[in-house]
This record gives sequence, C-alpha cells and structure tokens, in this order.
Amino acid sequence: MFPRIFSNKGTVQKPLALGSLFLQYSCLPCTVPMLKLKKDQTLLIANHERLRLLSIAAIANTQETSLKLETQKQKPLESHSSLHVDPKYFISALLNCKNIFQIKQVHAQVVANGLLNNLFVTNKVLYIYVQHKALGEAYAFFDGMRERDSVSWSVMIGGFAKAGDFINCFRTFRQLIRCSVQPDNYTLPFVLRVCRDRMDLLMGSLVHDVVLKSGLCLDQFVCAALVDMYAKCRVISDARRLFDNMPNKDLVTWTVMIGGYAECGNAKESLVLFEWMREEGVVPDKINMVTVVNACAKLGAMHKARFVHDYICRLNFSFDVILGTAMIDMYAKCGSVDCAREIFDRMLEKNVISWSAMIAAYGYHGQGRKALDLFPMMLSSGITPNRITFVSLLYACSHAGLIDEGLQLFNVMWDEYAVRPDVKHCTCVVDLLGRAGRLDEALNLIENMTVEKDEGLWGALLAACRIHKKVELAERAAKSLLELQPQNPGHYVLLSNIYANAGRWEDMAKIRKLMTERSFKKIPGWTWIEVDNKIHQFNVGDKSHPLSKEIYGFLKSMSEKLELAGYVPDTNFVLHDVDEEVKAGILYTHSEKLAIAFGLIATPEGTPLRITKNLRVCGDCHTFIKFVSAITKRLIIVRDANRFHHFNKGTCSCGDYW
DNA sequence: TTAGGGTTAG
Repeated sequence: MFPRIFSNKGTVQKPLALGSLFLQYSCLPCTVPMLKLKKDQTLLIANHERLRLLSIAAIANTQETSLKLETQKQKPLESHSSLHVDPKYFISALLNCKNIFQIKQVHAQVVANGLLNNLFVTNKVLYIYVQHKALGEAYAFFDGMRERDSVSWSVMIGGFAKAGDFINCFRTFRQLIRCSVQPDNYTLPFVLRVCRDRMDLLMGSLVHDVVLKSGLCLDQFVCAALVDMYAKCRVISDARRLFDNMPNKDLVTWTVMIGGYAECGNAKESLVLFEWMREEGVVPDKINMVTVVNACAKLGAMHKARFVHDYICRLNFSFDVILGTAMIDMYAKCGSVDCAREIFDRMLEKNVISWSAMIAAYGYHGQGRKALDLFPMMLSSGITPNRITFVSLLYACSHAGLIDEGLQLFNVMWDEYAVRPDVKHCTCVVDLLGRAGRLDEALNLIENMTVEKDEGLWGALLAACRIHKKVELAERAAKSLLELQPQNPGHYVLLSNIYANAGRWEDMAKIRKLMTERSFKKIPGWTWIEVDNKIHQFNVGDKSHPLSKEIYGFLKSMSEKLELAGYVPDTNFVLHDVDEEVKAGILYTHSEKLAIAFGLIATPEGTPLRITKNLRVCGDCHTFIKFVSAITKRLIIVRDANRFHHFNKGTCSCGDYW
C-alpha cells in the first residue's frame, strides 16, 4: 500500500522527494499547455517559480477553488523565499477540499509556495489526507515531512487506528518510541483504541506501561482509553480500578465503564453506575443513554426499561436510528415485543439493523409469522437484507415451527438476495429440521456443507437428538462437539441426559465419570427478578437474600403441592454423585426456582413474573415452572440465554423445544 | 493544527 514503509527517522532532515510528488501532477488537467509536464521532464524542474505557476494553474482549473484563488492570481508572483501568501489561505483551501484530487492540488500549491517548513500547514495537509481516508498518500507525505511534531505523529497514528490498520498503527507508534519522541495524550488513546478493537490485552498492557512512564495516567482521554481497553478485553476489575482512581470522570469515561460492565455480563452493575453518575450531577447524552438502554436489554429488567424510556423522553432525545434500534432491542429482551413494535413504528428512519432487530424480537418471542410479515415490508422500503437479517428470519421460523417458510428462505437467500449462507444460517436450518424430526435431512445438510462446521451446528443437532431420542446420531454429534469444545460441561450433560432417557445407564455413568475426572470451568448460573423497581439476583443454593428463610420455606410447601399435581423432579439435571433424595434437594435450590419463589412471595396474586437467566433454562426448572404457572395462575415470562418462554396455565410458548 | 464512548444474531 505504501511506497516506503517506515524509515527509522524522527525529525526528518532529508530533502523532500519533489520528483515523485510532481509525477502525480503531470496527470492533472491543465489548461496552460506550456506548463504541462511530461514524466521525464518533472525531475528537471528546479525553478520554484515555475512550480508555483504550475500548481496554481492546475488548481485554477477546478471551478470550486478558482474563486478562492482570485486574489492570489492577481498578485505578482515572486520567488518562494519572499512569500506573500498567508498560510491561512491554504488551511482554508484544504478544509474545503471535497476529494483526493483537490487535496493533491492544494498540496502542490503548498509545495510551490515553499510552505513545507510550516508545520501548521503540513500537519493540516496530513490531517486532510487522513480525513479522506487516503492513508497511502498520508503516509507518503508523513514519511517525507522535513519536520514532525507531536501533532504529525498523532494524526498519522490516529489515521491508522481509525482505519483499523493495526499493523501500521503499531509500527508507527514503535517508530515514535524509537525516535525518542514523547507519546502524548493524543497518540496514546489512538494506540489503546487499536488494542481494544483487537482485544489485544498483551499489547494493551505494554501501552499501559508507556502511559505510566509518560505520567499521563490521570489524563482524561488516556485514562478513558485504558478503561475502555481493559473493559473490552474483559478485565473489568482493572478497568474499574482505573476508573475509581480517576479524579475527574467525564461523561465518556462513565459511558465506557457502564458499557464495560454490560459487555462483561454484569449489566446490574451498569445500572448501579448509571445511578451514581446521575447523583454526581453528570448529565447523560444520547450515546450514554444508548449504553444504558443496552444494559437494560442485557438485564431484561422491564421496570428499569420503562424508567429509562421515560428518562430519555424527559431529556427530549429523539429516537434516531441508533437509539431507536437499541430501544427495540431493550423492550424485546425485557419481554414486551409489543412495546418494541411501538418504538419501531415511531422511528422516522430505520436501517437494516433496526429491521433485523425487530424481526429477531418476534423470533425469540416465538411469533415467527409476524417476523416473516416484516420481511417484504423491509424490502419495499428499500432496505437490503444482510446475513444477520437472514439469521433472524430463519431463527424466527425455527422457533415458530415454520418449516417450509424457513427452508424456502434458505434456498433463495443467495440467488435472490446475494447473501451467502454461512454456518449460522445452516445451524438455524438444522434446528428447523431437527424440531420437525427430520434428522436425516439435517444430517444430510451438515454433511454437504462447504463452510466450516462449528460447535453451534453440532449443538443444534444434538439438541434435536435429545428431543427425538436418537441416541446413535446423538453420539456422533456429541463426538464432533466434544472435539471442538472438550471443556464445555453443557455438552456432556446433554449426552448424559440422552443416555438416561434411553435407559443406557452404563453409558450415562461413563459420561458422568468423565466429567468428574476432568476439571471443568462451569459458568455460574444466575437468575434475576425485578420487584418494586429493584433487581434481586440469585445463584444456585443462594442464601444471601434477606428473605432467604421465607423463600426456602415457600419452596418446600410449593414442592409438596406440585408433586401432588404430578410434578416429578428430574434428577438427571443434577450432576453431583449423590443419592436421589439429595439430588432432588439440590434441584429445589436452582436459581430459577429461588427467583420465582421470591417473586410469588413479594408480588400480589395475579401479577406476571418476569425473570432472566444468563444460561439456558434447566430442563427440570422448565417443567417446574409449567406446574407453578398452572397452580398459582400466574403468567411467568422467562428469558434464558436462547429465547423467551411464556409460561401460562401449565404450558410454555416454546412447546418444550428450546 | 491532532482526541475518546453508541444499534441487530449466535
């Protein structure tokens, strides 16, 4: 891309490569024939006055800039050593450039007017090249600069960072360090941004060392960039430590920290931080609110969602395409697809993300027909679907049992919409076929796929095998799955349950033994429930809640009623090597059950319960909740890692397939 | 003269 990569120089003293620069201008349209350059003539030009004439003649050829040049053209031309042109003129001309062609013309004028020693002007030339994403031209100019200052370095490094060109960004930064140039509060955040985008914690830590040596660790821009980098690299504790040590936290830093918690799966802390931010008198802006809306979506807390919605209205923020889309997602993930649709209908501008978000919303609420109805509307409004739109559509078909419609979409997505099916689309179709019991077709699709298979794909097949009790095929799927993810305990549990359902106790015991022998890092299961505008969080066997005694007492009496109604605890979902009675006891302490018991105690009769779980809901809990919904006559809406389950009168909207 | 934070699936 670049003619020369990184000569190790800091303040450059080498002569500017005029020849190579002016080779470019021989291509410019020029109405002054006698000044038109030929390739072999350019290197001979030494007369600065002629160069200046040439540049002005060239630039005068463009209508947009010719007026600005009138004053200059009327002045007698003198040699560049007795310069009369105000550098501000070039700054203005550069800022008015609409394309690379115009930038090159003004660049030529800068050269012709002998302004290459004026850092104010040369930095602006560099900046304008970068702004127009002409990084090749920008680097060629940067490399040839007679003198560079901290602005030159930060503009160049920032240009690479914003373009996602991490290799050249790091190289230029290394070059800066080697040249003993002090990195400043402009360059450091740019380099940290690249570390963040690449989730490169190692490089980020090295840059952090540079920050410490530079004494800029309390600078707002540098510190915010560090917090952002650590948060996006999922080292939230380090991000928080830096955040807490910041004497003056500005809005961006608050936003980064709030978003960081949500990203790391602790959206509850995001909202705690948002409250603290407001108490500190920091007024949110739209970006900050998008981050908070996103945290509410992750938490699935409807009261918080409504509060945030009201708050946004009080701030008079319009629902632009980004905020509006975030709100659609928030309401859908908080359990109200109707509120999501209301926001969607009110949005004046919608892009492919907004449409896909609404389609996905119907999908995980099991309303596949409504998701499909949106698709032609989207097309007729001129929006082109992308791969995520098709994942959302196929997912919606799968969760609503719309087999033919899903297969039809899958078959035409490439030919009619130029979206090539990838492994995620194939996974949706395997799920779709698996749900319908068409496992041979699902396997056939997997075997004939040209794209690389992943664990999600085999996972979908394994889940279908569990539903339809296909043990041999399950073994095959599990084998592939465990090759890809040998440390995921969920796969072992699923296979073990399949063996148990088929009465193959010896095989089941082998899997359990394997699990005991291997040390797994289990993701802890958490369930949240929102009562009286407060979020209550439970994990398995949790006794930290103030009403813990009442919760366990209630669960005990409830379990007796449920068992009388026909509920039998399914101890296959307990992996500990203990007897059945103890297993049943453990089942009753699952986080979903604790949250539901608390909800039943703490809310009036008839109030719907909304709970959120960070993992897929356990099979026994799913049965348990069906019974609870029947006995207590409550609507219970559960959001798990996969989808929504609406439990009502003893049944679940997922049709027991999830 | 050069800066930072935000939207869809799995």
